[in-house]
Amino acid sequence: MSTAKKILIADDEPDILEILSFNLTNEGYEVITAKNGNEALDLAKMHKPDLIILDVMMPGKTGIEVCNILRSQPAYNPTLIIFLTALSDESSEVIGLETGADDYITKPVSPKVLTSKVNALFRRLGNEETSIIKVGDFEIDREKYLVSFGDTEIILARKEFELVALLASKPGKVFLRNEILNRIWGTDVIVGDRTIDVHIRKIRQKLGVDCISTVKGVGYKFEI
Amino acid sequence: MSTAKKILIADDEPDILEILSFNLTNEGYEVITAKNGNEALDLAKMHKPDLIILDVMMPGKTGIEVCNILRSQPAYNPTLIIFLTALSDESSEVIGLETGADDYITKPVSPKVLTSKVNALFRRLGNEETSIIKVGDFEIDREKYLVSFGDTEIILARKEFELVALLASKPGKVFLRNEILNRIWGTDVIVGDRTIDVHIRKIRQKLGVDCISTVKGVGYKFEI
DNA sequence: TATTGATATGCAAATATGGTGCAATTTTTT
DNA sequence: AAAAAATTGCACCATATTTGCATATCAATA
Repeated sequence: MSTAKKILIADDEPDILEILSFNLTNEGYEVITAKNGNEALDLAKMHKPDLIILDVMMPGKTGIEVCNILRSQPAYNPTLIIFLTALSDESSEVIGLETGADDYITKPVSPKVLTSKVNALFRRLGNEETSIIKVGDFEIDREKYLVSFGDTEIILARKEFELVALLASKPGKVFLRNEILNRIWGTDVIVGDRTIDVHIRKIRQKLGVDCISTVKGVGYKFEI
Repeated sequence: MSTAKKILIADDEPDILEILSFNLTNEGYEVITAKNGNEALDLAKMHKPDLIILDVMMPGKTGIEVCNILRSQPAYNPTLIIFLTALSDESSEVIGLETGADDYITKPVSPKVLTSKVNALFRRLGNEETSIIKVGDFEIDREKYLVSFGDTEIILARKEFELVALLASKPGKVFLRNEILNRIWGTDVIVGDRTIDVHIRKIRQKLGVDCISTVKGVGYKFEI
């Protein structure tokens, strides 16, 4: 194994922090804890954790706010985020599209569910690090910056490639325009609303096959 | 469906064993019973159950001891553990969770609580369905922005989708018109009162099946 | 049964949204 | 430095979505 994965946990209840921390440490992870949203942001910046577990309800900044801030900085693009949510919120928007989180866990937290989800996420990440995404006849190689469809290789510009790679990383998932902007352009750069469309158009042209579908009023998704 | 989940129950009171066993078998689980801690350990070794329900107070080895023993063996890492405890005492709960149990149930056992906790644990352990709402034959996938009924996929516009997702998030619950307005349109946008009706109509048209019922003078609810 | 308040429906208008071609700008390559 | 490629922006268009309105229907109740 390489060096242990770092996990940052943010929750205002010390008990929760302790239990989660205990269990994850036991699993061999390196755990850092934060008592509120702002502290979480600071510690994230300092430690660059691989995974951040955010309580949704926290004084100061909520987990959702923290997530939005992080997700708007491309530096945290590879960082995994899990929400901790009270059972009563389970059906709420938290789980919906807006978040950009990778998973959520409902309180009260079961150690088994926790570790299994954490492990599963890292497992998935591990697969991604092989850097080749395969969807149907498509093959997207992140390292070589190469997209191929069947035998033919397709040459994409950088932004185009990143866009395809993002969409294809979760085939079927709808990526909100906002999410796309944040994750590819970041918040410091301001680009017009049409920019995404134009890139999408170029990609569609180059790929030839229609595999990116528009969900009007929502975003785009990659599917075959 | 895949093969039924195996559940091992350990309790020294035959009545409890029978009640739990009856209810869980009814739910479609395969149930094994043990009369004490040592027997539980043996049977666990033999059957490799997916979930073990342990009474805390047992002659010989207590549930906590059994849990500790199991948790110290990596082979039982993926096994879920639930405690049965007579005391609704805080400290024992904490002990339970820190021991590595995934939930606890207080006696006297309500079959409903039991089955719902068991189901919830198995459900939450699965990773795929985090954002999928299932009601009868309906499946609503927030992430993929997709509603399907049986095999047929139904394409909904944004507001339509959000409306269905909201209603279906708590089947049977009546959502007040006000509540719907707030949660889907927000408080800043003002739309006429008929707007909701019209959307509901569209949804009914598209879904084909009548699963949204009107509660006159109150609101709407989703049910099958 | 008539009344009334509330919801459904068909039609149409208003609006938002994404696609498209073209051009300007920036970045990279030669 | 020049050329090429990539990125971004703009204006216009087509269309899907959302909303409103007038009228029909319905359910409850007096």
